[in-house]
Amino acid sequence: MSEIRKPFPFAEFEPKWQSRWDSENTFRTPNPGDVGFDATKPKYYVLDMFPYPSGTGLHVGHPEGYTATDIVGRYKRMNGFNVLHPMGYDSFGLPAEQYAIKTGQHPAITTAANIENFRRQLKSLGFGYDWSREIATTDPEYVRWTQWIFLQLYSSYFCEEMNKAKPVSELENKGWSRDQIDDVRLAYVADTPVWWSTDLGTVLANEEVEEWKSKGHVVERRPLRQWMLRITKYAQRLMDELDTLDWPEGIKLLQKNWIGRSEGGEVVFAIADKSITVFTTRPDTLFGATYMVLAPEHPLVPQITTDENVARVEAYQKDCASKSDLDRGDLNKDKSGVFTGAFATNPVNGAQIPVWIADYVMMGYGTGAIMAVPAHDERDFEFANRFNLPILQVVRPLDDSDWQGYAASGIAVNSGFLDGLPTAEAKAKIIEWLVEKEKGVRKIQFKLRDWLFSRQRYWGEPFPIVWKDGHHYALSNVNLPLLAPPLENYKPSGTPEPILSKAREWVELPDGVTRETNTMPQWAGSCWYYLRFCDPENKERFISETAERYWSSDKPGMVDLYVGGTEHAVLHLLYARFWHKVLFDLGHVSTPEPFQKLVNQGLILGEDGQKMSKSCGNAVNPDDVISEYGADSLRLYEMFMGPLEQVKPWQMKGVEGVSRFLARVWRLAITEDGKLTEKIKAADCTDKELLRVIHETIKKVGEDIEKLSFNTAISQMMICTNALTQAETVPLKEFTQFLAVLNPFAPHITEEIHERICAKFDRSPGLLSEAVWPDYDDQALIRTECELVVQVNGKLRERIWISMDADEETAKDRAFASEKVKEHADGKTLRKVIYVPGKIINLVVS
RNA sequence: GCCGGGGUGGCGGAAUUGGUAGACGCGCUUGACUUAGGAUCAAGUGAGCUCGCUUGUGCAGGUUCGAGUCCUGUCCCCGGUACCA
Repeated sequence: MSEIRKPFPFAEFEPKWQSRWDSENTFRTPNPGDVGFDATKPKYYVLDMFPYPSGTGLHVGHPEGYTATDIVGRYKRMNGFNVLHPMGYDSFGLPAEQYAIKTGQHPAITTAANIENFRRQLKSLGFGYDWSREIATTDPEYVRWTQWIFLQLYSSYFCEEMNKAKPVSELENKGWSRDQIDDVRLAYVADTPVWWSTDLGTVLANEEVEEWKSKGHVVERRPLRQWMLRITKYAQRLMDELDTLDWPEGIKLLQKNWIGRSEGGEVVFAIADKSITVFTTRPDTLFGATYMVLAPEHPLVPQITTDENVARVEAYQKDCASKSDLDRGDLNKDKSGVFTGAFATNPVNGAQIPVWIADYVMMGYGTGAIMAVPAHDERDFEFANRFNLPILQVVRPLDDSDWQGYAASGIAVNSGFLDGLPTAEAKAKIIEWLVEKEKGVRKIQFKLRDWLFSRQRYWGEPFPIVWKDGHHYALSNVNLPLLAPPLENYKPSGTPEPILSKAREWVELPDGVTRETNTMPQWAGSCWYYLRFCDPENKERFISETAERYWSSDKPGMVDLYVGGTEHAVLHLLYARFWHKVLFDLGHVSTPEPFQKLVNQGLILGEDGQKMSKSCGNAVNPDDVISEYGADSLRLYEMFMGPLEQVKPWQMKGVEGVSRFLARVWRLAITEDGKLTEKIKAADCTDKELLRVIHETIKKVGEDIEKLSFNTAISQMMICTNALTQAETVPLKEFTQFLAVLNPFAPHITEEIHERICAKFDRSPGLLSEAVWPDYDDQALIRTECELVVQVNGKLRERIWISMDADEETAKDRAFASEKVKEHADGKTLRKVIYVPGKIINLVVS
């Protein structure tokens, strides 16, 4: 391969600066009590979503967010902040284990190798991380505290009165029994229908199901005994406290929808000697309930089904179970169902209404049963029409809409004592009535389910739990971390029996005590890593109180800026908030939220506008870009592509563009044979226009970084470079300021030029990365003259140079002096003059 | 269907208390330097034509001296989500 001449020798100086930052600990961040800690500095915590160290290494999406936070971190440092900007690895989890199975190597080995590769790649990008804080979720010392936090959940319950978690020891003191306490722990064991995947060999959380299905794995419903986390107790707080966060509205909404709060009521219907409760958001339509539907798997179904209907009901149930989620595709929306033969009594009017089962009612939501009001619910309406069930109007629309299937608010009709009431009032009144008659209650229903927390896999944190005589017990802290035993074969066995159960010696302890063999999901580690970064070496606590307080905000969220992809909207970001709130309730952290400001970087597409993937052949490897154009070019390009949050396609030509820009900056200072150009002069700058551009650049770049508007900041620096290129001389002082402004974006080249300049001009060669962000001079920004646009009747006719402080009269006279203006205005009457000094004068004539 | 985001040159994108549309970069054109140019420097580059004007920010209206920006209606694209009672 022929040697390509590089426009500037990045291959030489980039590694040089990287190792210098390393050896000098340039980006080490002191904690309170550390050498070099300065209590007068404000803190700033800027965090990336740490990567899962895959076998394929970084893709270009990683450097996008990482460069953005690096720029902000470096900028804040230069502005006098004590910046915490750490990096680590989310190294447990199913993909790591699958990769290990594929390569035939133990996941510990592949994970270590992958981490090493990620670290090399991250360092080659010149990120200013405090590498002394690097953590991996698989580190035994990290596992210790992940397990410790789990035990915090295990030994807590949710106190409804105080709306917060409290230690279960309080209940013990009150004399609660062992079983009673086990029923309220935030971490508990339950038999529930769960999502099980045979080929993955584990169960999955609701939130994860779609992702794995889309990768082609088969996931099915199955009742299993599992560890759950009682996140539902936090539903309301998780919802309400979103409002205190500076997050994209879209993400907040996604979480709100996932939590899915519905206000309504529960109504009890009698069926013969049994009763069944339904949840409804429209208790005001109770008079219109003409039938009832149970989920096919509802436990009451066998008890109420009449003999002559048993065969059909059972057939339907079977049908539903078999097609439960494979065939129940998106298109299959046709209503189906069968009559059970049973009748329920409508508590409000005693009406006998038929009880059906149908798969449009889900066992997993509400009570698994509904009262059907076909007149005012689209689904019930469709079902009633399909099976010729009565449709009774009980709401009069406010407009002239058809009442049939009208689901919005209106006025109650055909509803006895509710008649004439608007929906809101009718709801309140009927609930009052139901409560009085003990036939129902007001109820707030959430869509959010408790978090299925156990996995049957090998590559995860074991539960710090042992069993004896059917009871679970927490390991004491001295026994942490509890690490998984070495296993020869950790391939999925096809049964829900956890892999760890194969390690008999590890599982079976003396006196009939056995270990819990489930492991935690990958989310466990990522739920609290931002806390560990604050105090990663601590042996005594998961984070010291001093460090925790120091790195917390006076705002609700601890981390000042959190940047990452949108794919974690309802997974990691919800789970981490939940754990944080538990730790907050228990007094372990001092803020109610983990992440104050959240920004989602947009996906980078391939050059063809498609999602990057190996199979499409449109993937870009950062290593290749770095070896061809250098890390600074890659960083700069990713920031120049467009707004951080936007989806945008990769263009190799664009990398060349920013590389050319950096080459221009290089040539301002360095000649072809590596010497300093003669153009740089130490004398004061006399070129006012050049000064103005430079100070405008200092101002705009600073403002743009604060706004995370990196593309426009780079654009301004390009303008500045063009001005410097065209200038007679390059003023040393201002050029150094310019290098400081460019430094957070392109740290290597700016350090290199800076060092060479310092050598030539006998200046102290401190690191540019440790420079102070330059101040701009307001005076230098002032323009005395400007170009004024002259419009006649709103159309641009002329531009004139005029003093900034010219008054309207002067501007008007100057405008009318123009031939072009005369041409359009002569012979007409001037009706109005609109003058915006410095911008525009519009002459309205007719 | 619902929710969210977005439609601006050949391309990525600038510009919103309403005030020069297309900054900056890519690509393209021309010129200079050169043995050479996939380097560099300089100039140009929305479209149309009668070369000074007309037109131009998805589409159709409206408000205004003036609209990419505000209002009404409408179409399209992307992302999320889907029988949640």
